[in-house]
Amino acid sequence: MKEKKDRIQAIRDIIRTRDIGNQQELLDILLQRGFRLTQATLSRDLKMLQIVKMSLSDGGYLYVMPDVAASMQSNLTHHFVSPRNIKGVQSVECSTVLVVVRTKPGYASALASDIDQAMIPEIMGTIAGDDTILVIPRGGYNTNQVAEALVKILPRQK
Amino acid sequence: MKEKKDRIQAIRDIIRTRDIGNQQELLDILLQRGFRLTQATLSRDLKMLQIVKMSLSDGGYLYVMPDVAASMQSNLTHHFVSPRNIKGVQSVECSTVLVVVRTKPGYASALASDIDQAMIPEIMGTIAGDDTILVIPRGGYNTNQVAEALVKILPRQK
DNA sequence: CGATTCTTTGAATTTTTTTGCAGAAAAGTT
DNA sequence: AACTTTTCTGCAAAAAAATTCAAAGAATCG
Repeated sequence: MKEKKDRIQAIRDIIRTRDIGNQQELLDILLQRGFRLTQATLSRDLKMLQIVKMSLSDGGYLYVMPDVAASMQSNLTHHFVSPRNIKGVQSVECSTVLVVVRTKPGYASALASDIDQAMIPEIMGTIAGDDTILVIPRGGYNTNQVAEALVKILPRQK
Repeated sequence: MKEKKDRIQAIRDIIRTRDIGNQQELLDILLQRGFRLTQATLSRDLKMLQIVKMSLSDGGYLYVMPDVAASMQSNLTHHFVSPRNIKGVQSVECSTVLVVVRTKPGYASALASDIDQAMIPEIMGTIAGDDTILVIPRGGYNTNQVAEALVKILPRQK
């Protein structure tokens, strides 16, 4: 069923590139682009895509992907966490869902091991390369909480 | 007005700790706890709190904070990017939050190194195994943008 | 205090979204 | 092909959520 796949893709595109405040608006655009569907189907599509309706500060509403919603959420969230003077650590950076720790070459796996040993509740696990550690937050914690916890336990430079 | 502040806090708590599928459910709990309000007010409160209604895989809906929505976003949606004829690369695939590059055995770490060297703004970092590279998008960029940037800089097969 | 302004709220809608159901279309089987 | 099963969709109704409007409650200011 090609029609549906195309439609789903189109919905993604439209949601990403335009401000959609309710399903009717989106429906109109889709109809205009030649898709044939009703609002009922659209509701089901949006549900399947896990698109959410978020309130805007200006009073309106906006349909967005969850990760966009999170990034729009009152942006108090800093992206870089000061690594202070932690041995081997170059930087700690948070994306929406993951924390990336950059280390000096060769340090990553040792540090990752330290992190794992610490059994931090916020951290589900780590994956280490040569100079990069990927830290996966445990469900319920956001990347900033993880970064805070991380910075606390990492060995300091003396 | 203290009443409102308390209520807002209570809503936060309830949303965090229980599964709320619609406003009536939440309203009932609030009434039970002694708050006096109607659905109209609740709608306004939820709007102000930027709480979103998200679809669950089991068919139901759930009111959650945006960051929780993002962390719940299922990664079933894999968009495949044609790797053209890039040396050693078997495939480049995007999930919602990560890009996975599959390579011929042994190529991964060299390629990951190339990627890191390129200092692509869209890319926060990479982690390489033997035949797989995990690419983490920097905040603000989506996986498709990363994949596009990647394909551009990767060495082509001659 | 009294007048004025701003905020909050409920009742009653209106608007928007979801869903039960049945039929149509596609995919899978024999 | 003929039959079965699964997926998809529209229609209409139900359910859920947002908003209009009027009024009650605070806050501000002279």
